[in-house]
Amino acid sequence: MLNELDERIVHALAEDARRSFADIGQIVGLSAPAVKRRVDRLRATGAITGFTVRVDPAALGWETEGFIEIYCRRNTSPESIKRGLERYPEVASASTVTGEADAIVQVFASDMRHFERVLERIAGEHFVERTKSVLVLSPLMRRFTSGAPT
Amino acid sequence: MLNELDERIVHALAEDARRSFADIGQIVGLSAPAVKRRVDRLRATGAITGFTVRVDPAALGWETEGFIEIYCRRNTSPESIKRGLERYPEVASASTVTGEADAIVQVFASDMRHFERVLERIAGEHFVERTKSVLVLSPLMRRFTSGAPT
DNA sequence: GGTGAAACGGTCGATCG
DNA sequence: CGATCGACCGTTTCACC
Repeated sequence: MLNELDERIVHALAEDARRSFADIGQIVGLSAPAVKRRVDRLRATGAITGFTVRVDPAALGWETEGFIEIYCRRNTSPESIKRGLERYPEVASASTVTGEADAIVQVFASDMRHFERVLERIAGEHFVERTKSVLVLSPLMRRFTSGAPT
Repeated sequence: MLNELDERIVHALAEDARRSFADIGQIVGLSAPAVKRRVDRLRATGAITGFTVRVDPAALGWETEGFIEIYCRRNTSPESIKRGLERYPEVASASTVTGEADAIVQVFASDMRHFERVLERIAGEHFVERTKSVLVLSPLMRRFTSGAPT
């Protein structure tokens, strides 16, 4: 849990993770070393797990985005799903979920053919029974990143 | 579109956006100024849209994550969905999609009660006809962030 | 938390492969 | 294109108040 100052620091970093500590200090009203101490502490406690780049998938040639719901065979552990999906560079995020499906996977592909190929390969994984997928029409918001780099 | 060197630079930044250009150069086999020139170019062309922080929602007190599928009333534009959802700090990402639902919204809440409150408020938005939601059990992967800060 | 100083990294132009 | 060098300046980082 964080106090208000920490939240404002995280917010400043969420907007631009390469801002200098002095800049952030100006925004939140602290000196640069004070900001650094707090950021160090936030990293040590695990509230901040790292810094990453924000990319435009289209500019990178990843024009097609979609979500694939995975229905697994019995007795599939989250770890094996993770291990199975990690080999796909097209997979941006994945979570196990409640409901009918077992996992939701976010995929970026260069085009529809590429997406279809990825879908077929994932559907062919030994732990996958069937899939259901939707395509993203337009991304409306994208606020921050959570979790650890994988 | 990028060549392989650019992709490796983006990958290095995706792992740690605060790495120095010299470090990245070591990884990809270039000098620091060469890396900087390429990163500058990637930003100029819009392939890289910024840098952001990677947070642990749990450490920030956001223990409950879920996806809400939104079924809209007729004639709802993506823009009005976006405007409607922007007011929720709990919404991390949102996209319009193909399929039965009109949009998929990723939500972080402090606990189940909080999630339920957000769900009810979103379900009560004038443009929302009904919703369907799933809870995230465990996040398996989280690779990068796309799009612009909102 | 702030201050000040030293070490480090970013940035630029010039020059060469 | 990229490497390397030198120079300048901002940033990070640390010991200390």
